[in-house]
Amino acid sequence: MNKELLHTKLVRELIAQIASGSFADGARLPAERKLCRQYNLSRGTVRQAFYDLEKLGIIKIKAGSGAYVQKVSQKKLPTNFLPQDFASVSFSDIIYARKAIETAAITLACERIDSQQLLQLENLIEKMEHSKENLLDFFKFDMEFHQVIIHASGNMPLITAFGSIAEYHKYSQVFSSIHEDEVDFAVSYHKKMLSALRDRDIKNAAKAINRHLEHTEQISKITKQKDISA
Amino acid sequence: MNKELLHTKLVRELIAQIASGSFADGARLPAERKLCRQYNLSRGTVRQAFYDLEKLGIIKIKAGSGAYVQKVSQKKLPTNFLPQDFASVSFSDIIYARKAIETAAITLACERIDSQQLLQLENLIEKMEHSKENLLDFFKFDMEFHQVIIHASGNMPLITAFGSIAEYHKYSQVFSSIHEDEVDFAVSYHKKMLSALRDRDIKNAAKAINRHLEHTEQISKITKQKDISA
DNA sequence: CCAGATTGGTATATAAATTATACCAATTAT
DNA sequence: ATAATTGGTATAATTTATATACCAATCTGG
Repeated sequence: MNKELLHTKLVRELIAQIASGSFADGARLPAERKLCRQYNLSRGTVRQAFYDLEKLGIIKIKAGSGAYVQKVSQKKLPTNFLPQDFASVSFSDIIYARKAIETAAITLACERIDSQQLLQLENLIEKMEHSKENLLDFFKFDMEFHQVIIHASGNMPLITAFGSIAEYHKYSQVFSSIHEDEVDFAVSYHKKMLSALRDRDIKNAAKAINRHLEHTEQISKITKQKDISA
Repeated sequence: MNKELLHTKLVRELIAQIASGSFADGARLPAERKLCRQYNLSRGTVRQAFYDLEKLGIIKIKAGSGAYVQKVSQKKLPTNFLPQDFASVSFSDIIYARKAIETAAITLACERIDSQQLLQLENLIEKMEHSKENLLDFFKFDMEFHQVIIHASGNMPLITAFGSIAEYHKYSQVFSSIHEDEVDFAVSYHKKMLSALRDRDIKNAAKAINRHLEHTEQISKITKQKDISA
């Protein structure tokens, strides 16, 4: 039984946030003292996490100024900072699992989603449309959209299951470049999901989320081929 | 960010094992020193876990002899020893999520399962047939069966997702009595799953696992009605 | 440009959790 | 009956994490 060191947890959390677009390359992380309040940790622990992140080459600390994100993508991270068995996980595996869980979730969400959550989805689509140039933001809003749907299902085991998969998904972003082509298609799929949820139309909601995920997988394959041929 | 105390982790682990049938009422838990080796913990930590379990009324410690399992079912456990948000989880929620994940998993398993895993399933069915009188054992073999299928899918995110749900499932056993009626039906469903996996027959494999889970849910509803009317 | 606020760097005392040993008394096994 | 095993107890050392305090570099607003 391994002790989960707090600063290691924080390292993982921050890597996930960086990978999922909360902080772009060159951006400054929140100040140490701010993270202390945010995560209820002492400063020593936060500093230990920062030290690890700098050793990993993920941030560069400047005294008196702050901690700045370096390029994270394509870095090889030690396994103890990665989700379990991350090496053996392909992007297709993640999409396959997401399809299973999210289809089940959106089916329930069609019956249970409330007007406030529908509004959230609407706002997120708007934000996505305004983030076509900032793909990191776009990705972040996309994930939030899916999180809202999962939570609207009201099914705790599904929520937990999705959480564990989202962990893999976030980290996979660290290793794959962002795909510009995805944006317009993705927005249209999300609009379809939203209107299907409004209409309580299970079939179309499921269809939309599956197509969206399949499209995401296709794009990633194309991107990888580019990487290989380059 | 909360520190996960090691002895609390062990308490959870042991409750899950008891609930999922590894130790029956009256059975003796492994000796403290044995658990130390098994989980790589110091004796002080194991003893702390034992102390918590005794306070919870789950075990009774006899000096010089051992720790003996008391009746666990229907006990109300403090939330810090339960999976996250366990209170808001119904058995139906768990079954719904399991259907989503296990259907996806058995579909992959039909293509990927190897002869050794098929043999494991065969042996587990045999064990189930010999455990009709010992429902705790039966439940344990049932879960092992499903674990083999999930692992045969070779999809790590699905494996992880199932793990998080299994946690809920194990604990739900603590609160519901075991259902004798389930046994014969369950065996037949598992046989159908095995033969479908052998034939690489995705449709029938999926059908069998869904019917099995639906049946499990039905039984639990009946059991609860009995509880209410009693 | 300057003054005050903010930021990372450093040191230290403290508390909590965990490990590692050792020995005892009760129970169990041979 | 004797040896092995088991839980009970005590203690010292180590590892983690918290809580403060103060410094120097940097940033910010007037």
